[in-house]
Amino acid sequence: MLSKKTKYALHALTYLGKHRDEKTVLIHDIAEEHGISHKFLENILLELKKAGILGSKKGKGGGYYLIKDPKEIPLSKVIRLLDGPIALLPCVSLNYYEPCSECKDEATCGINKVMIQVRDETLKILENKTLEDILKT
Amino acid sequence: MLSKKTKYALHALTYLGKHRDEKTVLIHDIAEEHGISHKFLENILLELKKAGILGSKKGKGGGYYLIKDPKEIPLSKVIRLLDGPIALLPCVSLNYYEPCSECKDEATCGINKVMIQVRDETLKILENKTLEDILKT
DNA sequence: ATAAAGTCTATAAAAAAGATAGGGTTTATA
DNA sequence: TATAAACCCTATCTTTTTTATAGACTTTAT
Repeated sequence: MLSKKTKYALHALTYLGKHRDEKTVLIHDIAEEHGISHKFLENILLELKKAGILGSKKGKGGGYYLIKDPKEIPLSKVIRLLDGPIALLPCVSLNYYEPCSECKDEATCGINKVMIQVRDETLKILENKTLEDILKT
Repeated sequence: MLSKKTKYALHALTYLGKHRDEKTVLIHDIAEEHGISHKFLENILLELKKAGILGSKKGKGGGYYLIKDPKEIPLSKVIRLLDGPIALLPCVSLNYYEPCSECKDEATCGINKVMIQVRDETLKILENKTLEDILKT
């Protein structure tokens, strides 16, 4: 399951996507719309900004805005950013690889082999579903 | 990512699959083979037994054995049993449904719609990969 | 100047995961 | 029939992760 962080990020991105006609959107408005803690959401938006997905304007009249085209924001990117690996095991993660201590030899481990296949097929899905898909339904 | 419980379960099932010529296998042997806590593994095997995947024999000379054909044990079953939902959000889970508090109306929520699609495609993968796939590699 | 709004870091609280403990029950066998 | 081996069951403790909060700082419009 996705963490609340990722879930909130998706809601925020959706909100921002729906308000692209406005120059900026307040954290406060997004938080209120979904009943999310303002401060918690703040950290999330900051991460999205650092990842180059959002832009912001400081000071009075400021706020956040989408910096990318919704179809250029795949679910895989949002999930990796807030939740970490998409792979089911550390030993098959492309971005967060770590060996599994209980596995004697990765090269001959059937679990490893199958999980690589699962990872590749899962990535196909999550790289092709984007914020645009969420917005257009 | 899968929890250690699920990971250990997969290793145990693999071990049992490889030793199907023997009548029973000791928890101890599986735990030792993978450097897993005996007691922790005990709980896991018990769950697999209750789910009808393993059988056991008590008393001296007892142990565990696979009760199902490896190709009848999909990853989805093992994951659901030890980790819970496969869906990315509670509001799209088939087996563990719960509404999302921050979502005002599921019927019009784009996130919900997309996550249903992700769930269905993910299930296709996890229901078709089985213990047999792990054993044969 | 002032107030509004994002930035940043630290810490606290809650929940979940991981691990351990120990007594109970069953069964082969000497 | 006593004993040791092995699974069964439940409770509890510890650690880690997640979720949430706090507060001081910076920027900017008016």
